[in-house]
Amino acid sequence: MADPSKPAHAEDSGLAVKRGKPTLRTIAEITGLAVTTVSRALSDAPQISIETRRRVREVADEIGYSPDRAAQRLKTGRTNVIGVLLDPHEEILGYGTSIMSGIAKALQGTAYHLIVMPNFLNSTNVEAVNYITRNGMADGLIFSRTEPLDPRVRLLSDLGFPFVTHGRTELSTPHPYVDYDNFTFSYQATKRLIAKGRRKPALISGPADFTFAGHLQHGFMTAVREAGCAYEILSGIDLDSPAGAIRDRVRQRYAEPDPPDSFMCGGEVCALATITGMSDCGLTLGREYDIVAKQTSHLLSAIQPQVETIYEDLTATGEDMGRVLLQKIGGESDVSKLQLLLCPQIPSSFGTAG
Amino acid sequence: MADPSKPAHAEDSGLAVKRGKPTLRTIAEITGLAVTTVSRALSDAPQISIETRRRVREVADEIGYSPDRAAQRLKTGRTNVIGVLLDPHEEILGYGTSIMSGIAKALQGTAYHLIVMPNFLNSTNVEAVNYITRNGMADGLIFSRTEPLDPRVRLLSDLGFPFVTHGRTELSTPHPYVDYDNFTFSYQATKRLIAKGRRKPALISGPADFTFAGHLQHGFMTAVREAGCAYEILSGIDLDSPAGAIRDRVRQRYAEPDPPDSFMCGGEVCALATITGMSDCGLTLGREYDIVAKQTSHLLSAIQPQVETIYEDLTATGEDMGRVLLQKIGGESDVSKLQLLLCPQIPSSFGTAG
DNA sequence: TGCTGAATTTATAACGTTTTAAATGGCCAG
DNA sequence: CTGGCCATTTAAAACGTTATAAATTCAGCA
Repeated sequence: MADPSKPAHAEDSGLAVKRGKPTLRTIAEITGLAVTTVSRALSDAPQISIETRRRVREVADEIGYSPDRAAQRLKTGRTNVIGVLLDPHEEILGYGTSIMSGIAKALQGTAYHLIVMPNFLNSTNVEAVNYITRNGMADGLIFSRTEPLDPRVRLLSDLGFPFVTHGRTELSTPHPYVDYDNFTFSYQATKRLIAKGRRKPALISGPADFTFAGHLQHGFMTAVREAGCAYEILSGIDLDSPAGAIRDRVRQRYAEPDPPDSFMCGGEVCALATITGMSDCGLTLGREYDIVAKQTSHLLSAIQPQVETIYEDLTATGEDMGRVLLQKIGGESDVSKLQLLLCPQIPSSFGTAG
Repeated sequence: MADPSKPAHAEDSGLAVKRGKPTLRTIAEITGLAVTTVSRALSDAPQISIETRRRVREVADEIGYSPDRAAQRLKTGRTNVIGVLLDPHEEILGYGTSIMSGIAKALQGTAYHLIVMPNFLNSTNVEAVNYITRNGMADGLIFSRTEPLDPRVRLLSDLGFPFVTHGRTELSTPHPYVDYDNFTFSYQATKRLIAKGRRKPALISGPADFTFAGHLQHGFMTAVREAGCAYEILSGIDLDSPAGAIRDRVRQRYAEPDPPDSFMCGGEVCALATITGMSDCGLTLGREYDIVAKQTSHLLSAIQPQVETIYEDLTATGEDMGRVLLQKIGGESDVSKLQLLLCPQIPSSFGTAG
């Protein structure tokens, strides 16, 4: 079958398959086809006959061919890489790892790889984004800790570079996002505290910079207003504060008059720190006060079953973000299809009857 | 200065810099040099005159040139990528994120990028390693959860593929690793319990598969033997068990005769779960029993100051692993220079006098 | 037979870099 | 002025892939 008149590279053609990783040329030599044909066949181009496609695929599988990503990337300009901006703040309770697991799951079976761009290389996150886009280091970007007027979102939107955020913005140009409905979570959680008979819930919210802090606050306020009860938004700390700081602040607050009788905590660490602070003051969870918290691992409910929790599945979130980004890269232009608001799973024990 | 007699590519030479990312050719056109010369100059080859090198670097900086990684990779075969095998078990308390932050810090300023290879794509970790090496997806690999006869280490050693493990093996061929001295940690921690007057410490160890579990156990046993006191290694659970399981097991153990009076916990979650279990039995930390634990975040000591903790800095570990791997890739062949055993920082309050 | 067009395959060039080998030019000894 | 040597620069090829345009085959039909 093979044409022996071809002089080119005939040196080692006796060995059918050269030493080393098989390439398109290896397959071409085996099948007697041209490299171009093999390339086409493997990408299932309609111009190649069915029979040829089948045979090429067969040989490729047999010799364990897999395309050279560097060459593809050089030729096509596509990197087949999804970048994740990793924030140092995300170290606690596996936020980053869960999200990445999810993204990886979504990327499984595609040609895409996940690469981590820790943002502390560049002093600001915007610089990191700039660097990545200018140097064509990825085909798409995923990041979190979204701000209402997030400059990264602005930049990427302007450039038309595909991305998905974890969290929404308040920018006028819509963009792909996946977000947890923190309003509903906060609203339901606060209502739950009130349903338990508490009359002055306190909110420990996210850092003011981030969009989700506003949502938490909004849900909280809606619930307390509906009930017409007192409330407090704990100042000086937020969900990013170290546990020790939260604990101290809670203790300090109880030394002052008219303290809250319950807490809405946006995170597990926050809840644990709050409990410790209250315990320092001799107060017992479930008796003198209550807590409802959001949980992203299963730690809190195992350690402190007294805390009512609502679970946010970050791995699922990552998976959604991966899927959405792939759709975006794939050319989906209807942005509304690329915006996901995940509903909190309210436990059935949460009666909504006030 | 520029020679106008050169006809090649003169078509758009009026625009000095073509649209798009600058390449070596862009610099060549600007300086009037050949592409080869520019390439050489940028890599500081001694055969290029100092003056030329300076000028080329200057122009490169000015137009913001950065080499195309895909092209470099295709040509040289080097990927400039470090892969990290991420384990789903590592979700808790930011293990993965901390390590990655550290690695990224070590890679900062080098040509290397960090790419995450979640192992759940391939059913086993060995398959993932196989895939990565066979397809030349990285120049080096980092992974953790090392087993005494780790098959990944075997495979990579055989292939001569650069890697660093977090944790040691018991294989005869030495390999680069970074490890925490869990023996010393466990030994000192257990001695501390005994110094506090406890007479039956219990160990909650790592999963038996992993090398570090043996180290923990060895340190523990050495301390109890020296003191000649009773001891117990809690069966049925380990550091990977969910908090709820640890809590249940502890509670159950206290329903049986002759329970331990103190705990050596290898992790924060474990310590918290143990405290909850004991509390269920009406026992108070610091009064009826004591705990010493290893801490990798600062959560535990903030939440439960009664627990004496020894801190393990995972970010520093990651940084070390990154550095070691770079040395290995750089050709360092003296393996002993690539093996780091990090010493636990024993708090000064830990008197060693029994 | 010879022409047309469809179906299938192919040669060639290109992506941006590095490597190998060769060219250029200056300088000095003979 | 020839030849040789050094320092410096250069042309050409290659890495493995895909895009463009061209070639080949073959059937149908005048």
